[in-house]
Amino acid sequence: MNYPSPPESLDELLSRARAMAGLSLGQLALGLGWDVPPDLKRDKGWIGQLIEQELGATAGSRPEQDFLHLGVELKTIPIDRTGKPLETTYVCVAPLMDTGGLTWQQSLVKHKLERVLWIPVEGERDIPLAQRRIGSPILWQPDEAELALLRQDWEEILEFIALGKVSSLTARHGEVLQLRPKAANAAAKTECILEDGSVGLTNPRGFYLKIPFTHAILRRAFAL
DNA sequence: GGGTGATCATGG
DNA sequence: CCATGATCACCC
Repeated sequence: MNYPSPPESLDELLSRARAMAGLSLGQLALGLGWDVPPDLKRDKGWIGQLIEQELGATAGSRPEQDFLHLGVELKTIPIDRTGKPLETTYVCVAPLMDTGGLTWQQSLVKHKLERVLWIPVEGERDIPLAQRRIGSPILWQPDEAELALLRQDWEEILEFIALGKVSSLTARHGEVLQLRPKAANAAAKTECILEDGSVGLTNPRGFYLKIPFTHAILRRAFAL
């Protein structure tokens, strides 16, 4: 019942993921010997870490795919009763300095999203955490149209950053990909390019996938 | 501080 | 009502 070691193949990873479908978070936590927190207010990453553990992802905070040897990134995604995502999906941090030679092809966004194993989890707050159920996994690779949308947004956002306009970027920019603060708090600062080309300080930012985009991925997978 | 896992909570 | 901007915990 316990899977501490990394899966050796994509098939093994998918088998483990399928075996979780239908289970509650409480059942999964029990099997792993984890305590269930009262809510997620102080444990926002708990579900993601629980599922990482169950699937044998290498615990770590490296800017890499979760299953590097399989070329797979793992994402849990909270959904409502209709299957719609309740939150945007964090992808990775955004470069705010030395953006000169960066291309979409070599970007961290493209690398992370090349192949994603989505694990939907019931996320409505009126369902006690332990009772929330895990859904069927979806192994997704962006199709040509999705890649084009991602690339267009990424390039537009990087252009703003390179021109020193990061402070004028809001989460409203981008069709499918948005840039938002990603830090411990608003006091966190990192270097960025200013409009005159000099170096300034701003809140660290991350790339996030907008809800309609991830919703479409789930709908396609379940043919809803 | 920079990265991972994300959700919280309130203003528009 | 819900997406944006802010925040939480942990690792190194």
